[in-house]
Amino acid sequence: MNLETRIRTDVEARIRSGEWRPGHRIPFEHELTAQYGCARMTVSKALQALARSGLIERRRKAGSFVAHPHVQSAVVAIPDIGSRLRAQTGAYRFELLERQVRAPRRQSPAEAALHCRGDLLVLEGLHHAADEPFGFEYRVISLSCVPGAAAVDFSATDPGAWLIGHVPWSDARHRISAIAADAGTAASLAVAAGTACLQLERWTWLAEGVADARGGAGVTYVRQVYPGHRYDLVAEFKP
Amino acid sequence: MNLETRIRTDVEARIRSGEWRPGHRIPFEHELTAQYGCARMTVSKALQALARSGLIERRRKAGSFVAHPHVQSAVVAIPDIGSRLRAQTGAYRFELLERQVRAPRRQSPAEAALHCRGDLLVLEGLHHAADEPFGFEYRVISLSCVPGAAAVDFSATDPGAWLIGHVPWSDARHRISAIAADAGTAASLAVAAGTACLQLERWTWLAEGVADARGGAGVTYVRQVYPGHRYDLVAEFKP
DNA sequence: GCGGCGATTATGTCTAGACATAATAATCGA
DNA sequence: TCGATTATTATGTCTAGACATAATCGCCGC
Repeated sequence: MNLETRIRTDVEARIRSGEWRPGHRIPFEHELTAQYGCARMTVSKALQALARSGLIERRRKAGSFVAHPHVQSAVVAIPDIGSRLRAQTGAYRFELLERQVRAPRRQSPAEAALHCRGDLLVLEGLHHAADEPFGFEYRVISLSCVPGAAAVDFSATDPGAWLIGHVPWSDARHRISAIAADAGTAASLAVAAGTACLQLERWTWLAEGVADARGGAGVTYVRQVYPGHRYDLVAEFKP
Repeated sequence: MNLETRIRTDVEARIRSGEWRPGHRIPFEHELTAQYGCARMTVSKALQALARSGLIERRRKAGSFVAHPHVQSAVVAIPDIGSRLRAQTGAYRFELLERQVRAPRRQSPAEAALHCRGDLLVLEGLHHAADEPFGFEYRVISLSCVPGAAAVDFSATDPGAWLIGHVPWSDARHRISAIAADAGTAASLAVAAGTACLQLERWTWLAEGVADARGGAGVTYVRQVYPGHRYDLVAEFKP
């Protein structure tokens, strides 16, 4: 293990063990420099990494201090459905229920948030695990932003997986909520109407600055609905 | 803006604009060094920061490449309820419904996952926004790990906010799921039984290595239930 | 006691080198 | 032609300095 990593993990261990509690002043850079017998840059990089991850706070002249935990910014990993199901069950299939091309609907908050000007490709489908419906997906793709999508046969490919491979890096917004399944969705998912479901929405845009160059910045909006007893989001993390 | 940040944001802008697509080889360190007229260390730190954030991948001898987006690791910020409600509505209150001290129940998966040996403080309460019930909370606190909790009057303080200030840094696991409200919870929240609710669970442990020193590593387990139409989790992020 | 001011000091950023490491590309031998 | 060896090269890590910056502390005058 390299020296920077060693210093960083040493300090982190003392913090997580509770030996250095929130507010405690950790040794000055020159003290750690002497302790580890290395250059100040090495210590500095280690402490800066801890500061970036939020574990410590650094103040000129005062020193470096163990930060106070702030759980309000906890993070949860949202796995891609297809890859997750393939890994867990081995059997995954996407079934396309409906496909149409139409203009954006201004009265739809979800579509308005995308700020699209051109036509939209609208898809509805089901994610199956071992031939059992697992999740419902409603997706909107901006054809002005992703023209290639018009020619793809989504009755065979998961739109999410295809987009990941054909759209460059972008910004996104997630919303996670609980809803009662309406009649149509419930029928597709083979559950009773009113069943508690986890709803995952995601808006994806190109980054600011290129918005106007391509007929609007919105790339795609997707709404996925999972019956509560078949899906949940789990994540290990450090607050 | 310092030079390292400038190089980093320049490269990031080209990636997010789509000018450098996934797989594109970005200029070598020595090329950027010449372009910006600085030392290699400065360029190296900028590119390493981008690599840590997952935007680029670096391979010795080959160079640095724009990474392929991997949405499966998207992140969502989970705000602290109290601070969120205080900020949004201005009115927030925690109401304690029940309090007891008892031994851990081995048959409870939630409590077993904490690996606690000593007694537990068990709390049930409601989060109110403007005197309307907003969320139900069931919480377990390990008294061997947090002895001070026994003496606190939680009829006045939100246990989550108190713990953040009295427990050092630790590891945690989250689970987000959708459930139908059972009769008791529904009554507390003043909704119909069976209402779709968002359930947020969190386990908190001291980091590994100090587990045995304090009668088990588990700090607290909390289960929060929100009616779907009153709460959702929103997060901006870059995949 | 108190407010302002300068000295001190820890971190922030950067340089111009050095050697290590790993992976590719080129070379050479069978 | 194929495979093994060697050379090349880009990144990884580190050093021993340098100057900048900001915040604190103590001093001094009021």
